[in-house]
Order: sequence, then C-alpha cells, then structure tokens
Amino acid sequence: MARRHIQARERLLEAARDVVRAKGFSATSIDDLCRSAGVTKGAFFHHFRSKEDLGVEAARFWAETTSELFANAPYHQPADPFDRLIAYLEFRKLLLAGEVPEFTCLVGTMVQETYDSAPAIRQACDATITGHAMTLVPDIQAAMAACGVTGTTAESLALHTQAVLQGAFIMAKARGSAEIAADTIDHLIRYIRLLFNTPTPEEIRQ
Amino acid sequence: MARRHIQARERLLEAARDVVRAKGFSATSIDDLCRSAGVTKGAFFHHFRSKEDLGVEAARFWAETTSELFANAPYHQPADPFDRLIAYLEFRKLLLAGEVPEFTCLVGTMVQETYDSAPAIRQACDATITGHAMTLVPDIQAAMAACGVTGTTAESLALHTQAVLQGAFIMAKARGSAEIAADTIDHLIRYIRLLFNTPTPEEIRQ
DNA sequence: AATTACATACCAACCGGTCGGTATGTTTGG
DNA sequence: CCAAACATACCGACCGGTTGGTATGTAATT
Repeated sequence: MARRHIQARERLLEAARDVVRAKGFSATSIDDLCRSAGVTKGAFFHHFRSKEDLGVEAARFWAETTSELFANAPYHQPADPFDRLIAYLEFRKLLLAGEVPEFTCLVGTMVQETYDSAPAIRQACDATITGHAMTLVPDIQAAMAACGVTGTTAESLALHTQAVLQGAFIMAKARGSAEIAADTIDHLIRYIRLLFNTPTPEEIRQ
Repeated sequence: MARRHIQARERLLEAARDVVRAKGFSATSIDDLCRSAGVTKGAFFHHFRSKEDLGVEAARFWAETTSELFANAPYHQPADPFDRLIAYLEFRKLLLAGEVPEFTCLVGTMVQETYDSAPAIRQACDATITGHAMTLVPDIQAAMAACGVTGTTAESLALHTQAVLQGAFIMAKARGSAEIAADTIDHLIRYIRLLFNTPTPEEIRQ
C-alpha cells in the first residue's frame, strides 16, 4: 500500500497546522492531532520524538508550504521593486479570507506559548518569520535606493511588516473578524507610501 | 487574622498576570497559580468558578492596573495633542524593560489561545485592548483636525497602534529580545510623523 | 530477512473541579 | 451584653478523566 507511505507524518503536520491555529499549541493534545489526522498514537511517536519535536517540525513545514505559496504568488510581477512591495502587502490582505484560524500564522501562535518553555520551537518560529521577512529585503533595498530613503534599513522595515501582520492577527482574534487586520495592513501600506514619498493622493490625505 | 482577609483573590490575579505571560494560559495549571500565589485550591475555587472565569477576571484586573499606570504616566504633559501621541509611543518604548514576560501584554497572550474556545475570555480581552485604544482617540482626533489629516479615522489609527504593539511583542518573543519591539515602535512613530506631516528631518530621511 | 511504518494496549503523572470541613468575622434576637 | 445563627475565607484530600509518553506486536516494503 504505497498510498500510506510516509502519509501519516504529513497528515499530522497538516493537522497541527489546522488544530494549533484554532486551539493553540498547549491546548492541542497529541490525541487531538491523531484524531484529526486519522492516525494512531503509534504513528505519531514513530515520526516525532515528542510533542515539542512536532512543534519544531510543524514550524518548518509551515515555512516550506508558505514559502512555496509566496514564491508562486502574483505579487512578483510588477517591474518596479516598490510596486512589488505594495503588491506583496495587497496580497497579504487578499489572504485574509475565511475564518480567523484559516488565515492566521501558525508560528506566531506557537511562539507566544513556547518562547519561554520550548527553546527549540521558539528558534524554529523565529527562523520561519525572519526567513520570510528576508525574502522582502532585496525589493525593499532596491526601492529605498531608488527613492533615496534613509534613516532605517531594509531589514528593519521587512521585520516591521511582519510585526504589523502578527499584530493584525492578534487584533483579528480579539475582534473575531478579519476587518481590523485589513485595516491595519492599510495603515502599513500608507506608511510605506509616505516613507517612499509616493502617496496615492486620494487614499492618503487632502 | 485580618492579614489574610480577601488577599487570596488578588494574589491569584497577580500570579495569573505573571505566570500566564510566561507560560501561556493553557499551559498554566490551577495548581501553578495556587503555588505561585501561596494559596490552596480551595481558595482558588472560592473566588473563581472555573479557570475560564479566572481568565476573564485576570483580563479585567489587567485593564484596571494598566489603565491606572497609563493615567498617571507623564505622556499627558505636552500641551499639543500630537506631541502627547508621540509621547505615548515613546512611553511604550520605555516600558520595554526587563525580561520578555515582564513587558508583554497579558490579554494579547490570552486572546490568542482562547479566542475560539473561551468566548468570555476573548470578549474580556477585546474590551481591554479596545478600551485602552479608545483613550488615545481624543488626542488623535484633535491632532488630525489640527494637521488636516484625512483618509482614515482616529479610531482606526488608535487600533492600529495597538496592533503594532501586539505585533512588537510577538516579534520580541520570537527573537527573545526587546530590541525588535523598540524598532517596530520607531517605525510606528515615523508613520505617524509622516502622516501628520511633521517629520523630524534628521531621523526620517535626507 | 530486515527495515520501515504503522497499530494496540497500557501507564504514571497531572488536569480541572468537587467536597466536607475549619477558622474567623458579622448579624440578629432576647 | 451575649450567644445563637449565619456568612465569608480558606484548607486539602479526593475524583474521574486526560495527558504525554512507552512497550510490544504486526503488516507492508525493500
């Protein structure tokens, strides 16, 4: 039965992605994951040494799948790096669809519960977030050079975009709605337009 | 023994504030809280119907104590509402002292774990965050009128500041350092200066 | 034949919550 | 003024269920 080959591991990682985003890492039991993945505990401990190990692997799995999503996304099409940066943020707004657990960030959720008690998970989450932020740096750097923006660095601005997105997710969870998240991304877009001195007049001011 | 009078409830709320910020809500057991507060389980269930009830009360306790802190803070001194807004954000940067669990937000931590499973906690956290944001609205509104800022609302901008702060805390947890949080607040300050068209030239650009 | 990929059965520790009880006020009726 | 009646604040043993994790067995793949 080649169909079952290595299937349990991936099904467990997908279950972790879905269940942890809804219930959080600590509140998600190994039995929850096995039930959701349709496998047994034996399968779980065949593929993962511990729950903490699953957390690390889930963060890596998240990094893999999302980086694939972003690599194939249409926001790379614009010729101008600044336009690509704006297109990226508009794309992040487009992703705010469905229920809250469906569009929020797995690693942002996990790191908040584990940063003090599970260093390996913290590190994996940090690598995932920072790694994604760094994919934005070349475009930001080029746009900064083109527009003559100084006073900050491309790395700092890239990390700031991720901070705003993480904050947007928390607000969406508190409000129980994606609206506030889109609104806060709009503020981020407005900031970047102002910083690069290319505001769209009708949507900024006066 | 009047010394022990009514003390247990407050000690448990303080323990919740400290332990939950470090370990998260789900990972914090009632026994953890009792141990940290130096009381017994009997005392816990005398004052709180359930763990969820404690979560709600902890959010309210957080709202009370922090609103007292902010009410007495020096950022209200500037005569100009815009300057007060900037002073508020500088004050938030000053609060980023000590270890990560000491400066992060209790309700931001709690709501991420409970928004789907404990509606009462979600609501209490939302009320706390939104309530604090609304204290900023009068100054933002006055500053917007004075500077002629349009294209957004004072409420939206106030909520955005809280989103950025929450995101800053997540990044600090991921990185294990407050530095990134201060950096992202600086971006927020830069945004607000640009939006209100009163940049400090040397710290913005050119 | 050996390794991989699971399934089943089980365990000790821990979980949130209950319950009978005690010590210390506070109210009230004579 | 005092004592019975009641309320509040707290104690800690205990309960059934769940937890992360293990030990052992078995079927499929190589």
